[in-house]
Amino acid sequence: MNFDILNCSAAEVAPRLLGCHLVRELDGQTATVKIVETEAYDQTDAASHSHKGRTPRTDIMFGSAGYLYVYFTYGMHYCCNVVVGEQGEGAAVLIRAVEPLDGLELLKQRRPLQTGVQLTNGPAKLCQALDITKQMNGHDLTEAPLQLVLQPPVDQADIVQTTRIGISQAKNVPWRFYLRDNPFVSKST
DNA sequence: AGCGGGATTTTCT
DNA sequence: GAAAATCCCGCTT
Repeated sequence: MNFDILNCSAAEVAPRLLGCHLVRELDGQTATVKIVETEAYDQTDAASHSHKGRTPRTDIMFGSAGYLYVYFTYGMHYCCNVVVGEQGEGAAVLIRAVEPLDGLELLKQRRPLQTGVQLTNGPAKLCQALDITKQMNGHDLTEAPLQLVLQPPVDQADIVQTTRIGISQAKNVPWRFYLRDNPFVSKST
C-alpha cells in the first residue's frame, strides 16, 4: 500500500480520500465502507484542535501520517480523522460521512435504531457504526482491525468543495469536500 | 420542514 | 467554568 499521498497538505489529501475505502474487522466479520465526505484541518487553521499547539489530546495529530486521530466531543460522541502531512505538522482530515459497501449487518448491530443513510451520514454516526472509540486513537491504518485502502482519485467533476460544518472559527475556509449527488453526504448545499 | 434543547466528558482558559 | 469538528427527540409552524 502506497501512503505517500498522505504526506501532502490536509487541503490536498482531503479530496484525494474521497472514494477510498475503510475496512473494519469486528467480531470475526468484515465491513467495507467508502469515504464520501471529508474536511481538512491544519495548525494554521483556527478551527483545528492543533491550532494552539501540541497538547496531550492532539499528540497523535502531530505524529506520522497514516494514523487515526479519534477525539471525544459534546460529551457523547467520537469523531475520527486520518493524520496527514509531515511529522510535527499537526494536520488531519476529518471523515464526515461514509457509504456502506459490504458488511451492512455489522454496522446495523451498532446502530439498531437507525436505517438507510442514517447509519453513517455523519462523523459521530460512522464512528458508532464502525465501533471507533478512544481505544482506536493512534491506530495504524495499515493494520487490522481497521485499514485505509486507497482507490484511484475520483474525477474532479464529481467533487464538490465548500465550507465546513459545525465549527465557529474560520467558517469561510472552503475545506470541506464531498462526492456530488451521493446520498450519504451529511448535508448537501 | 424547521427550530430548540438535552445529553455528558475532555480540554483548555 | 465554559465551550466543543454532534446527534436525536419533541414541539411548533
